[in-house]
Amino acid sequence: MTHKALRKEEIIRAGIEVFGRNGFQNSSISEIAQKANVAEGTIYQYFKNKEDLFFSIPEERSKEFCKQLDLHFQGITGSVNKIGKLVWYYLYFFQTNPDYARTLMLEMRVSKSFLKSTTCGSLKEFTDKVLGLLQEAQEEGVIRKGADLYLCRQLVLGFLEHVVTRWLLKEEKYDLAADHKEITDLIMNGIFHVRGRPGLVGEGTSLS
Amino acid sequence: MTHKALRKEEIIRAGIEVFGRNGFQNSSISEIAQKANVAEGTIYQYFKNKEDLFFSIPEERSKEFCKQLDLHFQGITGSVNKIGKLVWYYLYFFQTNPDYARTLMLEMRVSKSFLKSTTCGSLKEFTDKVLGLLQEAQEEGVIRKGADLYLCRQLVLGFLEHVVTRWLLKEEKYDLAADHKEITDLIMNGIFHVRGRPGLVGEGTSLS
Amino acid sequence: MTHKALRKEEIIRAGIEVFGRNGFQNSSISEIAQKANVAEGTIYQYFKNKEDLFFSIPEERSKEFCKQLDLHFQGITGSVNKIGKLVWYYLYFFQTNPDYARTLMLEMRVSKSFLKSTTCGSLKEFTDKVLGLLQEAQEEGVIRKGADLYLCRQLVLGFLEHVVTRWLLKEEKYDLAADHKEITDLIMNGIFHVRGRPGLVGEGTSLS
Amino acid sequence: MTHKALRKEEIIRAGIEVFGRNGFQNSSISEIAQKANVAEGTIYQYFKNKEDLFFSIPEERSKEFCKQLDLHFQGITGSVNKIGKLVWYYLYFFQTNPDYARTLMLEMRVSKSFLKSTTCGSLKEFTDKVLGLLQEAQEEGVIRKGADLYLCRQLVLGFLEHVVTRWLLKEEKYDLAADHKEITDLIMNGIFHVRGRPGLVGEGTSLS
DNA sequence: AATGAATGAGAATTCATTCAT
DNA sequence: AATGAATGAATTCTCATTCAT
Repeated sequence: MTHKALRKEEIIRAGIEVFGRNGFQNSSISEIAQKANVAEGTIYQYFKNKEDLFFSIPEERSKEFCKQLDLHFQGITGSVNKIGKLVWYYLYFFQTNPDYARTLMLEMRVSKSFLKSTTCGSLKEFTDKVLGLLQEAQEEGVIRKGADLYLCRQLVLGFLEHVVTRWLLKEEKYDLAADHKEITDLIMNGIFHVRGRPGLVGEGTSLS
Repeated sequence: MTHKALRKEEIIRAGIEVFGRNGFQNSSISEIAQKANVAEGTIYQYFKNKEDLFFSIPEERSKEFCKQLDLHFQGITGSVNKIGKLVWYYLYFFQTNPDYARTLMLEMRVSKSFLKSTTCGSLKEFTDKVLGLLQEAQEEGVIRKGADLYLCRQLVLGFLEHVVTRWLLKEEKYDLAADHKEITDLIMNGIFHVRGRPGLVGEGTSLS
Repeated sequence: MTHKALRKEEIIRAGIEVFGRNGFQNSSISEIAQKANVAEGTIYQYFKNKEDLFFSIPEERSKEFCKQLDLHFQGITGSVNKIGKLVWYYLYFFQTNPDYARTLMLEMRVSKSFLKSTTCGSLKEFTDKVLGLLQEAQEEGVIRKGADLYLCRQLVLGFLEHVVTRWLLKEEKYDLAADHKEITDLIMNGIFHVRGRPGLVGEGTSLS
Repeated sequence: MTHKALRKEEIIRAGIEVFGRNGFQNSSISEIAQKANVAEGTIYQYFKNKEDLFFSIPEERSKEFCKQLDLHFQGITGSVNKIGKLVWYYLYFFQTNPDYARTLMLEMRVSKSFLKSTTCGSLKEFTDKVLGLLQEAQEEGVIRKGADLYLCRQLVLGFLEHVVTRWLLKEEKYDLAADHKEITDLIMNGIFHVRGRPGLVGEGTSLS
């Protein structure tokens, strides 16, 4: 069992590398097998088919992501601080896992069949965590009562995914996590930074 | 020339439909040719290859998008109102062009080769417009001096793209534009709606 | 059209040869393509898949068989004589078309999927002809009223198919048509040749 | 040894089932191993390879067939009656062993490599028995002197095999043994039932 | 004797692109 | 300009068989 599990991980590792570099369509099982030091047929002992291997990738990584994120949350109090931490770790994680980042951001995130796959559920742990954080913030009074937390989450995730995606498309040439503070600030306060006009904040911009 | 232009448009229209339904990889030139009522070989008279046809799609549509957006801006003053309009029209446009939405959001937006293609530039008109709008807002004092407008734009586009993408992946079952006001509100003010504590807004959340 | 039809026939001819030598499973499209002097892909312009090509084989040959059989029937009167002719031509035809014989006798004849295929119907012309001949014989009084003509046909076809099949399995080493007279005799009179005991014939052996 | 023999029988039983349902090519060792409750590798302790297992199937069954047939012959005198019995038991046996029937009739019977296999000999006991029966009939005067008994046997076996094969291809929907009397009658007397014209019987139809 | 993980050869099929007509 | 027949490269997946344990 340990042996089988190791083999499986080895294949997934090879998959992350190859899929991350060439994308799903342009990756061949034969190349992955080579990287994993197994015969092509062996891959089919561990995975039903190419897609099954592809979709197995996030399972392991997203678990690891959540585990590490929890560790980083240790000792931090206040939802605002946690959100800041989340932003930083999110960017840091994908910066240090660029192969996985490419697979997740450029392929799975926009794939209908991935959404239908059971493996997609492994990402839910993370998005659930984000929602929980926003609820916590709401309970703390940081987010106003009545705000649609699902939309808030879309803001957070959409922004972060976009930042990571741009970085990937720009050949990962700059420091992805550099702007984490400003990003957090924008998430919290929006683009509308008008000081000294409290009446407008959260009210005056309603476009009704 | 009119004849050629018409033919080309006809092929692009067929391309939007087929690519939008099946994606780039699962679409065949033969099917597109059939939909366009031309022979397969004819397509190669108008486009260098399959990718060229694919990347030609946004050109026309994004021009149309910008033109219509400008019309909708007519008579509106104030960058805040314009941003609200932008959000609404963005959602409305993709709701009414789902085939194009799928192609742009689920494929081109995450494609490195699209980024490199000249055709990608046709989208720049729109992102430039957004940046211009944000500059206008900054000049109006709506956005604080010193804010990174590029990051602001990433917030806006990332949020909007995410909202559209979710809608596409969820089989386009609900009204995409329904939440446009709340989305605009979140863009402007962020998730951090603390009232009556003006000092904190835009300052207190800095996570330094 | 003439060109396409010629190509198709050429491919079928190659198919008869290759399938006949190696059987369906052990024949490869690549070998057939080579024999037909076309690229592998070309075969898929004329046939949906390997099975489609395989099942297309009898169509042409069985038509030819029936046509020739009709010619051989010309000028012959009396169903008994025609049955004799049928037996001879059946054996003669398969002796001179051994590739086709192998395909038909050793593969198609015992294939459920062939039975379901539309192409199987092309053989029906022949079996219908046999049934018609038996009806003619019945009307002439040669076959007794009340005999089950379908069973009679099974006797005829089963016997003939068996004789051809044995010949094929024995490497086609002897003259297949040599025994045609005796075979016809057995079909007509059965194995029960008791002379001078008319009472027994057709009656005494009934096992009721 | 008893243990080994049991194991072997168990594997053969699984083989009959799986081969009978899917045919040789579409059956996998893995499925047979599963049905037999052994590991894949174990099969290779008892059989040289897949084909060896396949060809081992008739050995057991045909022995059983002959044994039972002998029992059914007990107390019956007269070759005519025995032939009737043979026909009935043949049909009855395959009706009650459809998996084996499919394997034998649709695959082995038309396989050159089976003919070459040593296992094919196990069927010879039966065909020898049929020949013996025909000799007995000839000695009794039931079959005329000079008749080619090998050809007679081909009539008998070809007819019976054809009847069983049709039944298999027609999804085994009707009672296979129902027509056994009429079949025997046709075997004995042929299709040529002319009564009261003794001179013609066995003579007049000779097509010389 | 039994296992079952690993192997790797082998083949059908698709489809973008070309080019002679 | 338009056609569409021909091409052929490229890749997934299956599965009988082996062999170390």
